Amino acid sequence: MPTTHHETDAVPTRLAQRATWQVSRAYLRATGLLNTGFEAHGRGLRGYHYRLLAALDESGPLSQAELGRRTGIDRSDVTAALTELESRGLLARSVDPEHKRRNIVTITAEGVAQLLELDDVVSGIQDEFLAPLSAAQRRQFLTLITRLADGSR
Amino acid sequence: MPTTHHETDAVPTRLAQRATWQVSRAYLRATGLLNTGFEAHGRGLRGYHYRLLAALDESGPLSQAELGRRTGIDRSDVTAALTELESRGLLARSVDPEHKRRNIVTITAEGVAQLLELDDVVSGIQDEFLAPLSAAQRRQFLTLITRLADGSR
DNA sequence: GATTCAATGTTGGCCAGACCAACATAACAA
DNA sequence: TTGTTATGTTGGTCTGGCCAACATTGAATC
Repeated sequence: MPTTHHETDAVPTRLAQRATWQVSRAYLRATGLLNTGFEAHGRGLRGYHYRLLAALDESGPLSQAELGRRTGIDRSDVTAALTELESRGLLARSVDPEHKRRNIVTITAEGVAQLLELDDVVSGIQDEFLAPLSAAQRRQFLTLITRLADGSR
Repeated sequence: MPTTHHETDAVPTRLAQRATWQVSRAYLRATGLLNTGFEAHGRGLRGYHYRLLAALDESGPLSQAELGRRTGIDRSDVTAALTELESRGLLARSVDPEHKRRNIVTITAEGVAQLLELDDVVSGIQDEFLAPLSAAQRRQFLTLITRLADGSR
């Protein structure tokens, strides 16, 4: 709504036709929705935290490095996000006895509960984000965008 | 022996199925390609600069505020980017005589030449980005992603 | 066994891109 | 006139991703 009326024809066609331009706008809209959603119902947690909790819930205890690999988060950012989550009691870190340089990260019951809450938020945001598309189009889109994200050639 | 499963199943399905997650990954890949492309052949210019030059070339002289609206760039960022472009002689700013608070921005011949160079770079990147898709799929994708970017409901 | 090599967690920084708040000025509306 | 809106500018903030360096540890190589 912060847009003006006859802006649609004002966007340079050179940009409007570029897939990367539209992807970046879509990304912007998606993160905007996610940010406001997390802000309203996320108790101050953000994308990073959700990803980490989801990985832990699905795969069981993992090392920090493994967590980073699975969620696409850099090791250094994993450290910071985990510290935040740990301070909230949503997960626990313990040294791997057979691998003393490694931390084993385990999600707690509170963490699971929090994750389920966030799941609802994120699901709702998917619906909002995909609202312009029909169910068939959504499936189509997910297939295409995944291939593009992978970059598999 | 560190479990040598195939790591393809390592990404949490909770994330893999979310459109916003794949959009964000695709955006990451796109900006990565754009960054390396601009770094190699962009003479230090970036996305902001390309957008502004493209808008000027297509629409003729514009005010800074109009430029911002058409390219989706905030007024303050427009100012900074224009200063950079002006210092390179790619455009000129002049005060609108009938509207002294307004600057009229005009692209120069050098600006057009530079834009054409960048056009090639950006076009090449589109091909690279869209490589995983067939021609028909690319058209399909552009339609869908544009609708999602617009958020028109 | 000793010596390289790779992996891990942590700290501290950087960057792009998008935003926002405030301000002075100018144009316009009432 | 006064009040409101638009413009350009400055100077920030925030998020997400990234990188470099370091100490430590396990593994590999000789």
